Amino acid sequence: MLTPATEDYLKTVYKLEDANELVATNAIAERMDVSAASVTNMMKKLSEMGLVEYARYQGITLTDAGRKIALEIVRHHRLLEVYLAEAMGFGWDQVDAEAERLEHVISEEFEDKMDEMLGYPTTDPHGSPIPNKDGTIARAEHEPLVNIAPGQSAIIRRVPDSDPALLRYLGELGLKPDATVVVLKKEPFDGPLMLRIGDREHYLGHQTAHGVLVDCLE
Amino acid sequence: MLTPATEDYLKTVYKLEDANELVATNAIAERMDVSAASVTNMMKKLSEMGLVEYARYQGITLTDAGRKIALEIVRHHRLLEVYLAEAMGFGWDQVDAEAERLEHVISEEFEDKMDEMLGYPTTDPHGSPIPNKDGTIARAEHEPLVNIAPGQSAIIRRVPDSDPALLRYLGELGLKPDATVVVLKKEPFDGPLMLRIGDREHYLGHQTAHGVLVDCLE
DNA sequence: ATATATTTTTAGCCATGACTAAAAAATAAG
DNA sequence: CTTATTTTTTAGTCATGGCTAAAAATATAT
Repeated sequence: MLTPATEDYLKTVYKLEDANELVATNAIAERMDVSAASVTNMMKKLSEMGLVEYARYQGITLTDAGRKIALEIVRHHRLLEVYLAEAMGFGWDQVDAEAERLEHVISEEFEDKMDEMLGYPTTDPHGSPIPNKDGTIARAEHEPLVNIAPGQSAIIRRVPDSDPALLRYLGELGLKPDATVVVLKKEPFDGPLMLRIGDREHYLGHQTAHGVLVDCLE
Repeated sequence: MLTPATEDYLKTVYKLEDANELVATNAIAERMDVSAASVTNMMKKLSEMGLVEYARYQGITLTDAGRKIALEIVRHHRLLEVYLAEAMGFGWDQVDAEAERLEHVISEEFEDKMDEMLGYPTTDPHGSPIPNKDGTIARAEHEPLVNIAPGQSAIIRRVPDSDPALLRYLGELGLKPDATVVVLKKEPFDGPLMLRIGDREHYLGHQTAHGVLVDCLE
């Protein structure tokens, strides 16, 4: 069995790879809020274990074995998020923090029970895809909301998942997966977007709109 | 926040105190399957933290602060057991192991949600009392089944909780909390007990019958 | 091309929580 | 009451996973 620390590093490497960022020591350190030295340390260990490809000063890549483990943890995390929200009534701003700790300790049986009870969900409450048991994951091609041209409509597919305050804000606006929004206006110089959500209009910051993924309608 | 290891030690001290055994270094070591030296080590630390009363070569006693923490963990554990059994369909032989890991990572909110969903249960699936949020616990006065005289009936109140194989066996016999049994015969020299449970008769080992707690009828 | 800045690694340290082996204290036996 | 046994503690070691500070490698500017 791997330690929670090990699992967390693998998960972070996976997320960076998934975001198409090159996986640098510093990037991992920042995301995990540890020192760069700690990262180097762990990468050596993971490399010896055959879970990452690592040569000093080059970037880091997951091996197939490493990716499989990372996806298992991500699966735990996202299934837990759905479970906490659907079966226990947690808010979508709370589920990430709770799942963060639980993901390392649940048994395979617990995982399967949740999956079954929830009807085999494919995304978590924020729209992130839930990896399959076999270590595969659906790669959805969504666009950042910020790319949608004024006048066009889009369906929200996925929102950033770990900032509770942001999630509460998005929730108030109705900016949740499956909601339809119309981009009314885009202020220049990376300014905010004016959106219609339902029958209300709101401004949404450029940065935030970049993190919200959508499918453009026609 | 305390580490899982610290919490586990406190829990073990609590359980030994609760069983009226004097809390010796070796007893803790045995229960936790660690070396006696590790126990001495931890007791020093807990003593400095004001969680146990400890003087070398004397026994160990929980302070009020230590007991409070221990009971909080026990509360987590037993609430989780009920939740896993009732809400998720785990067998009563599985819930102890799963709760053992989860008890250290759930939030107060998770605890409260379970409590509410379950209708504020007072005992776990094995009949052990669930401590209250304020750090108190109901002390029930049950008798070991082995003390019941032949011919008398009793209601099962509590069974040993951590041996899955034993629990499956007891389950097959129908020896669960609230079941009624009649003691038909007691073999001498700490021999087995002959019991009627429902319409079937079974022999139950002396040792096991000592761990099963009951209320004698009239 | 060389100087500067950034990134990464190395070296060395620390706390936690295990362990074994040996010493010390308490308990039991003769 | 002294000896033997058991229990507990001390001393010293190890792996994990953090850290800081300094060195080394890479990247960027002049």
